[in-house]
Amino acid sequence: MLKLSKMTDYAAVVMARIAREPDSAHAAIDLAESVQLPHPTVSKTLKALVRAGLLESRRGALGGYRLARPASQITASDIISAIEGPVAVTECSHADGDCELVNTCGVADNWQRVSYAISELLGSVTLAHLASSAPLRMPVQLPIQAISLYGDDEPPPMATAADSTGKR
Amino acid sequence: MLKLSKMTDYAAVVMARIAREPDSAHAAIDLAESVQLPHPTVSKTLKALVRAGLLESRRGALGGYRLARPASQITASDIISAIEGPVAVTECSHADGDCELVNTCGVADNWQRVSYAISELLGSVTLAHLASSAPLRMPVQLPIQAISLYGDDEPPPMATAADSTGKR
DNA sequence: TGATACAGGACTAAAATGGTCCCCAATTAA
DNA sequence: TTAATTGGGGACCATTTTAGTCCTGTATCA
Ligand code: FES
Ligand code: FES
Repeated sequence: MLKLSKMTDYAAVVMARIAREPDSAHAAIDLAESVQLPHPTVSKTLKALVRAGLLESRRGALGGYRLARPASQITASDIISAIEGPVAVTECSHADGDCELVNTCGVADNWQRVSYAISELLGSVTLAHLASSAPLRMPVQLPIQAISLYGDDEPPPMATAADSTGKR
Repeated sequence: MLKLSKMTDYAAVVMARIAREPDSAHAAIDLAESVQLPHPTVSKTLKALVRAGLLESRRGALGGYRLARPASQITASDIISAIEGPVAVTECSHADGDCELVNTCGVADNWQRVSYAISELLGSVTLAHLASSAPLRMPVQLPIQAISLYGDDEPPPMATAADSTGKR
């Protein structure tokens, strides 16, 4: 399902909550209640967000959490990364040469591009967008032309069999 | 990491293998070898792909798997869906009203749009693209302008240093 | 000083994932 | 007809991930 974990989901929800009232500090327990989730869980999520630098925290009475920077400068990608690590669609997309199939699959390159495109897409959605109650307006153009792919009318490139003769 | 499961990864690799030689049937065991993966696992993956209608199979001697339709008509989204179910970023993106937080989070709507955008993106990448040894060419424009995201009063994502607005 | 509220991490239970195996059904060749 | 080949469908298990709880410590402020 290509879906993000619940924790990430929570993170988004909580961040949005905070973003809607950015000028006051929010205690974990208050957030938990307003979001209808167990306190410990929310707390855990908040800690992760602090560690990722998306939130600032303050202890003690009057303490709580607040955004580390304006909601318009926090992206969906940031939030996701904070909880589940960098956005990458496949293992090999890591580009860290971990995958041992690199030689046999030949899909890595293109997957990586797709991954990048998604990453860009997520990077173009800000917390301000997410938090806004109004649905995101359209249309818009994403900074994706820089990515890859090609026109839809163009015939498929296909490496063809000629390519399979020599295994790289 | 927003990543797909290994099985999906395998699926893509195997599909690409088949796509490169679309005119002959490929036995599971041969594919397994050429891809350097355990036979049972590959076999399992193939079965799933058949069930999803992306491959056709034939039993008996001379049997094997082949594409159910041209590689240019099979999308990354198809492959992912075949293995992990429909592409959806969050639970609530399902739009099936399962999530109980709908009332408290208010993020659902916009997440859903993001989800849709990703889905479109993946739908625009075909197996032919993936299988091609040459990196996808650029530039291209994805059919994403139709999607959504922000309007005109909102500052373009991070591009500007104008932290300002934040929220209206 | 004492109440508040975050920090960090250990820990558990439950679920998803990856992977194997076995037996059956279909197809073809001898 | 029979034998060999090849996929179909599941059951099954081991391992890892995930979600969630809890406890102990530390900073802040009235
Ligand atoms: S599966 Fe890792 S490089 Fe292709
Ligand atoms: S978390 Fe499900 S609707 Fe927002």
